[in-house]
Amino acid sequence: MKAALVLFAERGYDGTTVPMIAESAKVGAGTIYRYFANKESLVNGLFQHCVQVFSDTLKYEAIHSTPDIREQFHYIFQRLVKFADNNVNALLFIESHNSAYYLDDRSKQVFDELLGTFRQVLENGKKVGVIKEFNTDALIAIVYGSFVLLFKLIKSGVLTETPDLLEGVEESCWNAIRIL
Amino acid sequence: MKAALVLFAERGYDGTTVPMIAESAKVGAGTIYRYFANKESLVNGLFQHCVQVFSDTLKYEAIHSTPDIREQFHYIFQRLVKFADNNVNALLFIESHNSAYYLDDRSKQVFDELLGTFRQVLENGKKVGVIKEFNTDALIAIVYGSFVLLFKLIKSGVLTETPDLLEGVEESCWNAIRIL
Amino acid sequence: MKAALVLFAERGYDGTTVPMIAESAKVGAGTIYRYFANKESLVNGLFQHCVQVFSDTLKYEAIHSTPDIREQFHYIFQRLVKFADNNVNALLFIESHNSAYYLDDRSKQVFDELLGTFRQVLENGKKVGVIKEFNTDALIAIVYGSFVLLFKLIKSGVLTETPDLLEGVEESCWNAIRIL
Amino acid sequence: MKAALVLFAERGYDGTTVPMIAESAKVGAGTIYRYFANKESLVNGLFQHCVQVFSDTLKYEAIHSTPDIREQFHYIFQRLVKFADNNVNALLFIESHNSAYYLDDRSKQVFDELLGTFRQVLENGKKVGVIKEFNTDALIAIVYGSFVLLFKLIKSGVLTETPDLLEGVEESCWNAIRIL
DNA sequence: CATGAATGAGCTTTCATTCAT
DNA sequence: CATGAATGAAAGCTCATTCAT
Repeated sequence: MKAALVLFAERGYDGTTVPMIAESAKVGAGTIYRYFANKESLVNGLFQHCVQVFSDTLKYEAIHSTPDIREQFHYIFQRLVKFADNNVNALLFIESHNSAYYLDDRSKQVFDELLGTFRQVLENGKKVGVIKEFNTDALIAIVYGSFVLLFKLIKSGVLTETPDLLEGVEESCWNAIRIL
Repeated sequence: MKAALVLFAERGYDGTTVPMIAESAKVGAGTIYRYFANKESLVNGLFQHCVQVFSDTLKYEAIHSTPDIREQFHYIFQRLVKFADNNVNALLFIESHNSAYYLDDRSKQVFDELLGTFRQVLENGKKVGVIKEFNTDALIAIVYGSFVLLFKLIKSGVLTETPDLLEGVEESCWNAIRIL
Repeated sequence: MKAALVLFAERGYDGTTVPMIAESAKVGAGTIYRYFANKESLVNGLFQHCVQVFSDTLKYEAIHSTPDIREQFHYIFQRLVKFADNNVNALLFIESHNSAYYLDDRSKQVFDELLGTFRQVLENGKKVGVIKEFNTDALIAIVYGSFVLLFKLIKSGVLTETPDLLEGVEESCWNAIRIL
Repeated sequence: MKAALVLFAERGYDGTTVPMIAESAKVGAGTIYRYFANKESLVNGLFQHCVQVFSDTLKYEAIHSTPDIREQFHYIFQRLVKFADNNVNALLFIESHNSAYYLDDRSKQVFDELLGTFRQVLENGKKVGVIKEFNTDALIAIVYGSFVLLFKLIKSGVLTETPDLLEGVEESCWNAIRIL
């Protein structure tokens, strides 16, 4: 799955062949079929796993350790960064595959749940009157879209990940969605 | 090329077959090869064309009709929206294919020039002291990342494009990059 | 037909495309189909034409102007050389295509007639007691096989055609088939 | 390779399709590509193999067991016959493909080495004063050309291979190149 | 009468998948 | 349980042939 993730993230599902994955994983091509019914099962399994890890990373109790929404946002952003740091490929794989024709219902559902988590955080912020009253999905687009492209650029070497960079982006995202 | 664009945007390069394109374009599969040496030539030609149209759309003289940077940002955002409205598929195609393994040097160069245009606008804003001093590519990530995901969600039906929505996102993006 | 001959001789029937012939002949591909029903008609027509020219070249009355069989052989060899000189490609085309799967009955018949001419000359020689009593087709293999390979080597540049060379080969061929 | 040899010998390279070879070899078409990168690799590999077998067949120590050049010629001719008997298709395949556009450098080189062996034998005969002083390649054309056409006719059924036939052709070839 | 754009059958080649080892 | 050789369906691509111009 690790090998598949890297390849899917870099070359896409259809651009990755099973023998490629096998070679990269240093197993025989047939071995893959002992764990997954077919290539589609593999992407779906992998997708669901990645989304799960993403969800788990976000579910950080400490978020609620403070009543300050800005600080909560900081915690969440920190978790996003943590996930991206440890799983850039997973992040990009999820982003580039989340509406693919080969995803099954379970994958779509799991992804929707992840979106739900995002939405919840923002809606809560709105309720408390710190985040501006605006279409939640649009707010997600702003924060998550920025975040994904940021790490795409970091991965490709255009940008270098530094505390200053991350802090700056976090501040920008916050300014984008907060009430001014 | 229109047929190829839609399919590439929706299924990716490797997920799109030449017969699919041919059928969608209502021509014989062989006909495609009278205009493109091979499938790779087709994506590259298409990519370059889309980037060109994008560049052209951005080159809007009116931008400089006002000294007000906020208003300039508005014009630019408006142009982005115009391009997205007329060419959603082109926008998403560019975003999902811009670092693909099958792009040739010309494609990469053309895309870099587009990035250059983006950078220029932001750097200018910084010079005038309205946009915050921050890594230009990071600022691009924020605005362009937001913008792309916004239209991805609009295209998928999650969001509905309305003047209010666009205005809100524009305001958010502006708040993200301006000096507060 | 000239263009087709060169290409067929050099690349074979299946290795030559109709557009290749058209380009080499500086006509449109469609034009060829105004003169030949299809590619197969073209090879067959060409083959028959070449064999005809070959036959005509051999039918040299002067052959019978002398009762001396060695001299007659000289005349025939001279005619072979004449044909090869003026139509190397035709010679090689005939040799490499004479038992091809796409030749029609007429082509086979015409080629058999050419063989008949060869046989007649040799049988006559045997009757007069100058050429050795041996399977006629074997004698043809010896003289014609030598001759064809000779010109193949000349065409490819391995050998250079000179009066001495031709005289020597003629003498050798004569020694091969005459009664010693 | 056996299946390919027969088909290439009978229909030529371009007239033979990979599925034809696969069917004849009773394997799947894809299987061929596990052993050869492509069709061109296949012809080249086959060509080199055939030439190798031919070379090996000629390298018969017994040749030097007698100082008599006529007897040596007999041995060589015998080896040619042996090769032709066991590999008619290889003989004809080599002859009809030896200057084809799809042969790579290695193939050309290997074939040149075979020619070198032929040349050596004849040059040696000249040195000893038994074979006539004449362009070596022309002598090859005579003997080898005769030989190839002989077996082409045998294969096609025009001639029947008998000891008498072979003996007669050998004698004729000898007479063609010896000093009279 | 000449043309060459268009076509689709069929070629070369790839690759997800199977299965004997 | 792991493997990778074998497979054939389907991909990318070519080219003989047609036909509107």
